[in-house]
Amino acid sequence: MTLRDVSEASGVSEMTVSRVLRSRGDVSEATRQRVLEAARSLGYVPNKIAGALASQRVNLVGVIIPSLSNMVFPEVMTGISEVLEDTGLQPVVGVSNYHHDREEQVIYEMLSWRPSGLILAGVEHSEASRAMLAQAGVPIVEIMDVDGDPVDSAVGISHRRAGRQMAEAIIAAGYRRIAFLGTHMPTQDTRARKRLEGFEEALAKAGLSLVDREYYTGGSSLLQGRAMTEALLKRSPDVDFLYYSNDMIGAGGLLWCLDQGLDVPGKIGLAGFNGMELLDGLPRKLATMDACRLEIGQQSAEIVAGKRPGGAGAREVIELTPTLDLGDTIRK
Amino acid sequence: MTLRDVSEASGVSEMTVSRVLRSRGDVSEATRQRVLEAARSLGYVPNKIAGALASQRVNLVGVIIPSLSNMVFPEVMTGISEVLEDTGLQPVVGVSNYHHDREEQVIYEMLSWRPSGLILAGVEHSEASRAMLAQAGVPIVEIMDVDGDPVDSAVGISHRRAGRQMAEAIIAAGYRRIAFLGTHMPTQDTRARKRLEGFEEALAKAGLSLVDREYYTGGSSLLQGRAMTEALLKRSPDVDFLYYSNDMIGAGGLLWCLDQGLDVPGKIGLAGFNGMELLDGLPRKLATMDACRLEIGQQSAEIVAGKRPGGAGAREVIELTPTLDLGDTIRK
DNA sequence: ATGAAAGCGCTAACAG
DNA sequence: CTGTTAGCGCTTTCAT
Repeated sequence: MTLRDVSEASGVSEMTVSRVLRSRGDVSEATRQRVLEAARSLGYVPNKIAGALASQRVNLVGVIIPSLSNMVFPEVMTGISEVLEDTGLQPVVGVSNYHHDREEQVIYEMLSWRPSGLILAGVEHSEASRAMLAQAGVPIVEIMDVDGDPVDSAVGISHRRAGRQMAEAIIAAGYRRIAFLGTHMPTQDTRARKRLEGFEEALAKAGLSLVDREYYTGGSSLLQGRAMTEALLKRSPDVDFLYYSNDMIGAGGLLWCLDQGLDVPGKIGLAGFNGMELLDGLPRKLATMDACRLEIGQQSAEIVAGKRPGGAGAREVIELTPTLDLGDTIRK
Repeated sequence: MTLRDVSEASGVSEMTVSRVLRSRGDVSEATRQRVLEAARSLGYVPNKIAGALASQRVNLVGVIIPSLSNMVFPEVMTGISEVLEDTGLQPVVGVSNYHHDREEQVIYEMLSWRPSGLILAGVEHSEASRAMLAQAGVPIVEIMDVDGDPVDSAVGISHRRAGRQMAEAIIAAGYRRIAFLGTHMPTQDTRARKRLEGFEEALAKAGLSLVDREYYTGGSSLLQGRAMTEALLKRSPDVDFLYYSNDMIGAGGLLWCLDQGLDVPGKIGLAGFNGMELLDGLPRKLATMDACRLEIGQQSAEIVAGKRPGGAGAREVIELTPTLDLGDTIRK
């Protein structure tokens, strides 16, 4: 089923059919109807591959994220879709599973479809990836994180600063024996690592250091959070604050503490990261810091779509400011 | 940057370059290296648009789901990716937001890229969608639900049967004054509706009917579940069982009941749907029914990839059997 | 307002 | 093992 079939069925040249189907140029209403009717009755679906090859234009924007199960990314996607909606551009999702090698493959795969732009999480990529991105000739937007050296544009928060800020709030609230619980992903989950770095930096400035730490691998879950918290508190019962690398394990830890009848936030405080509204209905609200996910999605899409003040192709690095929420788990 | 550039840089014909880059046919190791080197140093990324047009082959599989934030779908995606991994096929995600109109657009958009197959949630689609799917000439797999009339293949569970089975378990446990709490999506969330239909059918068979019901619109969350539960129990304090259309609002309801000090599952029982392991660390385990999400993803991908016994293009309808888990919220 | 010709960058099919 | 020749189905550009 090709344009030619529609052309024959409607008795008009392929060119005119093409014009009707793309609503380009002047076509008399009569032929327009005739063509539309023919296309509809044949069930014609245009071949974008041929169209893209001929026009050298592809209405796709690649979006590369580490994981779909992280909850963080769906919200970013929402922001992206929202903005792309009325630009004629379509997002296409790729998943890297937190692996730079995998990410490199996905970037290669995506660029081979010659998209109109690429949005990808993080500013750390393999050498080869950076080279491809730099060569791509389309807008590249690195999102989530601005602590680094973006290839082109970037929209995100400073995770180092976020970690620092949380540490300052915790210290200000009077906690002193602070422990960390989080992902064990030395290179992959760089953003969690940067938060921890900023956190420890601020502790050091106050003459403190982490009293204990507990790492895990694999997905985050309430159960994981409970288990880690139990392990850590058994080992270091005198800890007075638990800083988690994300809200999910933080919430698990919170539930465990409440089960144990611990005095939260009096004797022990807790904090996570992300501002996952999903967890809002729990018995207590976990202290957290929102990562501006929706806004990151929106602004990155605007850059790709050339909707920003500077116009298309203008390089931009946008640092957003996360909001700290003390919830019910840090003394006020 | 085209094949031609690599051809010139390496002094070999375009055809040979093409062969090297696709590892097709015999090429001497010497030229192979020369070509690879040239391609690498130029930073050449093949143009799949041209390749696909020439070869009439596209290694993409469209996956159309209602929402990314539903938690249910990431797990399906995991199953799909897992299986497609070593087939050379790549999933491409599209989101319909539970709207048939939007779904129709996404189907059209996807088919216009001539993918190797399509996997989509549900068996209810617009007339135009069904027509396009029927015409597509590639494997189409409708997933999640088998209560209906699939266009081609299907993999899922019977939601009607699932609802029935849950009702039977609840009745068997001795609950009699049963209420329903769930999404108000008359046409869109058909699967929730079918579960409710099956549920009421089984109640009727036992001479019972729903004592009350509470609907909501918008996303599912713990907070939503709490609010609905409070509203319903204020209105009908004598209810002894709460059947929720999904685990998220069910968990919210459970937390509310526990806060109120209600005797769960003695005086009042609760059940949800989905088997969301995410919620596993809550104080009590909600009764639920797992929807075989991972397996649905895997099997649908196998069909698209032509990996099933019947070989490629064989139509199949696979009904999986969900597992009932009474958790801690149905008396035993 | 409509049509004809010439590719877009690659690969299938065949020759050597 | 390597090269040549034709397209793939559409859009661009230029006529008419």
